[in-house]
Amino acid sequence: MPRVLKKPSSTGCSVERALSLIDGKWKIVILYKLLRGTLRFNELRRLIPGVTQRMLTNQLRELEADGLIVRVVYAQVPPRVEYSLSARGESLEPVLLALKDWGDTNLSSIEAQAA
Amino acid sequence: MPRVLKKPSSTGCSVERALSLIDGKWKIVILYKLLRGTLRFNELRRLIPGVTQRMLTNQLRELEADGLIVRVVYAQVPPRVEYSLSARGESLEPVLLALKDWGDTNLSSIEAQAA
DNA sequence: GCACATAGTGTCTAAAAGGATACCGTGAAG
DNA sequence: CTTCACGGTATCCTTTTAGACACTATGTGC
Repeated sequence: MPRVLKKPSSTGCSVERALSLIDGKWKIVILYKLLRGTLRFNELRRLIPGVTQRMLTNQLRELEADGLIVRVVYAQVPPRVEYSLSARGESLEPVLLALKDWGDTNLSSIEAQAA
Repeated sequence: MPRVLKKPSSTGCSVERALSLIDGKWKIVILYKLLRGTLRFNELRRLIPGVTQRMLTNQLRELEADGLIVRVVYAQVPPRVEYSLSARGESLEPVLLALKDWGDTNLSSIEAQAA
């Protein structure tokens, strides 16, 4: 997406502002994958084909800054970093599931039409 | 958002592909406003402060191309163009409402935290 | 001594998104 | 005669996004 200026806050309706938090090519997918539980950095990378290391890092940092996910670093070698949904992230579950349901039932016909 | 190349189709999961259809700074807001019924171009413009004429036109065209909204032109002067949700657009209602609910209950605390 | 795995960071660049501004035709109103 | 409303277009320019690629540290295994 476009991307909304960081925290314009007072502008727009709640839908618009909610969007700014999950805006980014990979954020929703990341949140969706984390619905099923904690994942490590490279596990996420493997689950989301196409994402680059840099983008994954960026998106995870933004999600963390917005309080939607939790990042836990274990002081080990090799490093171990685990990502999981925060309570707030989990509260997005209805949105994520609604989106997936919609995709599952509508995408095939839409893509067929576009072809 | 970034914006996904037009119809890469076979890539990514259903969530990811569903996202590409509602990607764009204003699309979800437009769909949300149309949930309540048909609106004319300038009505939408007034309901969505901050959108420019060009962007509104672009987003409406893309939504139409993806079969989510219907555009009806009346041959009158001054012109009258009405936009409404297609059946497919209406099927997004659960997603839109889930997003709004989430925003209403979570945005204030998130924005307070960010401040 | 070499490569490997983890979880990154840095830089550079291309492409896309989106904003600003000006302009268009028509008919009715003043 | 001028202006207004409507629903756009056209052009230009800036910002944002995100992809490629190289590089890092550390400890372990071969």
